[in-house]
Amino acid sequence: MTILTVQSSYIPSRVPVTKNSNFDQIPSWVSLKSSTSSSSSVKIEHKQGQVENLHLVSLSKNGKLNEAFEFFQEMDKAGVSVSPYSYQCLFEACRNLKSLSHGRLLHDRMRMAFENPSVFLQNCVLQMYCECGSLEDADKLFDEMPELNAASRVTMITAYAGQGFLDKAVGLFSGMLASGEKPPSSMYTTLLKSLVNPRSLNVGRQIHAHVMRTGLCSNASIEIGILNMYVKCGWLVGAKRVFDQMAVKKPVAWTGLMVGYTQAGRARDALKLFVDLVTEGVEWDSFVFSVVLKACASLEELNLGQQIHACVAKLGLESEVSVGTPLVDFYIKCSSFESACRVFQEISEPNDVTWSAIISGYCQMSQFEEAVKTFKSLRSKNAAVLNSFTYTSIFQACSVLADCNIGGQIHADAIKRSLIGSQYGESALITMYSKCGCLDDAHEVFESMDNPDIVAWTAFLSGHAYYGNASEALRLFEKMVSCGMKPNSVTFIAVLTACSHAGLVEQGRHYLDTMLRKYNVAPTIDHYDCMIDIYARAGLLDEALKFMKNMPFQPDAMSWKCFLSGCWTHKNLELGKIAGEELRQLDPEDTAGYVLPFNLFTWAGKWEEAAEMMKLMNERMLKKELSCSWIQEKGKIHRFIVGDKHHPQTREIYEKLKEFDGFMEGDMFQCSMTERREQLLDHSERLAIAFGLISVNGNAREPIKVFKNLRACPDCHEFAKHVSLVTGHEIVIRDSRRFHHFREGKCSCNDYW
DNA sequence: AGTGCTAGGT
Repeated sequence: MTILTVQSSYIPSRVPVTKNSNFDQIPSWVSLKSSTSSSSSVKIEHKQGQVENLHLVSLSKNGKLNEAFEFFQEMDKAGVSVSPYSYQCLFEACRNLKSLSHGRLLHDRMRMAFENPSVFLQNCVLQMYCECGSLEDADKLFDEMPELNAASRVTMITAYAGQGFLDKAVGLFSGMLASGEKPPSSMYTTLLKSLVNPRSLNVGRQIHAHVMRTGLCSNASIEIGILNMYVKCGWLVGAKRVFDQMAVKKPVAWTGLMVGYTQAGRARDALKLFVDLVTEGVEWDSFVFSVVLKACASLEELNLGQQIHACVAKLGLESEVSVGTPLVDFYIKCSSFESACRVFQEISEPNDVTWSAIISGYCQMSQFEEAVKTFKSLRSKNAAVLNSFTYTSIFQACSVLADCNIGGQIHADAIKRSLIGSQYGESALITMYSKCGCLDDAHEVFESMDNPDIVAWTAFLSGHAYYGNASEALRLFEKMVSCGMKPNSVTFIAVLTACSHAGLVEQGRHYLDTMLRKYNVAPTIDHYDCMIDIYARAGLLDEALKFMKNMPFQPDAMSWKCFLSGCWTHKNLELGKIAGEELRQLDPEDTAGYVLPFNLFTWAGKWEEAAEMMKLMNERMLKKELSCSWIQEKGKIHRFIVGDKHHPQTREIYEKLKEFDGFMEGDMFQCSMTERREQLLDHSERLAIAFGLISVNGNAREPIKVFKNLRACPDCHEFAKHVSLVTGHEIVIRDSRRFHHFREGKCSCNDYW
């Protein structure tokens, strides 16, 4: 009957072996390799082609492109022709799998097979090219096609608009109108959806005008399309006008405009609109809830949000993920983490957005370890709810925890799962590696970016700033500018920080003075504070004071804190006293206002005044932060405080420290206080360094990386230099402000910090 | 049609 036979020699090679049910599996025994005579095949050609084509269609629909192509070839060899419908399905498969190479091959075959393919089939090819991202191919075909219909134009216009080639899209569109062809209404909505930024406003208004002329504005979806277009193009006045003129205001219209206000930072206006919506008795839907809650969140309007929560509860929508998730986020933004957790419990099926809100909530609460813990447990139980947002938050958590061990693993995991958010995720990675002391890795991430945005540049620049690589940071800044990037306020903070860490007073002043004129970024008090810091660190205290008096802002707590810091570094008691008073007045909670004057008084031997500072602190229930250092070994973190004897290897650690006894003698020589002399020997950073020396076990290639919560103490800084010299080990200490990289008795900070 | 994320000093 048929030439189709089961052949044992035909072993399916590309059918994947899966453990799951194989209900979608395609039988691979359909073969054209036949031992029967070819004469018989001619007789039943018609019937035979049907079956083969059916198989080809089935393979295409299941996305088995390689097998389909193999089968295609066999059909070819057997002289069985491929039907137009098969071509259509094959093109669809190429489109879905984004396989341009297969698509091109197929297109060539199609040209050979049919002299005059139908417009319909040509449109399939066109669509395939567009969706595979090759507008060039699509363009070429479009020009070659002898006959075009509305669908061909719609395809091209959609593709042009989608890729941002507005001129071309609009050109085709007007050509379509000019030729008298009536575009389908979906054409309008498609085109409107592609207008997503202020640059497209002009085109959008033209379309709007055209819609008005042709009376299409009565079409509800076009009308809402215009409203949303104005929102995206940032013209809220226009959006409001469209809204006001609507005969029937559906919830979509309300939410559209409310989203516009919220995104523009006009949450109050969004809430006003919401009140109107309530008074007009418009029915709410889950979208209304999410926008209102977002507006409440940005204003931290706990009260109103709680009322909305009550409505949600009344309507029994708490378990609904689309309502519960914005509610969770609202409570998190209002710092009511407990309420957020309660709401979260009620959601019956939390999705990835819900989880990302929870994890970013932990980060906002500075519960970074909890964030990582939650991430890990999700990762093992239900990895499907992890998305690029969550990974971005986790990178942030790892950067704060300075844990590049787990951070690196999660980075690798994110690569495997393609879940590194472009720009956001990458910038977070740059910061993570920079703050973990892996500038090389940060560099690699930066280099790998297609289009580093200003955030990425700033993150990388800050990375260099932490290391005291001022020249590299400034070089990067200039390079960034020459690449056409526009620096912003944060960028200048990074630039000024770089100058500060390297003592580049003149340079710092130069950037502060030119940022407005040359880069059109208005300096804020934060920038002035950076400059005070630069002066104060450099010991130019009089300059700093003069600068503070003349700057266009009232000095804030930070201004005085920077100044006070410099007073301590450069041992100026008189100015330090003044600065301390100012700081205590502006921010009585800041311990620096007591601790630094205390240090100064003790240094000057003014014990009574020093005691007074301690008394003040105690009265105000303030506690000096305990100094603590930590180091990672084989993924485990070892923490130390002053004089710590809790570590299981305590004995070895102190033995190790004894090896540097000679150095300590010299150390004591520099010390003025008996009490401090005793403490110096077991400062937390020394314990960590000693532990590091024990655990690296002679492997000098990896630097010993120690992290500290406060600023490095000068004596320990000397100690680290000494250790790096005698042992040949590189030592990195990241204190609360920056990195110190010790090599052969020298520190990267050049003793300036 | 909506909700979730990135760069900063002391």
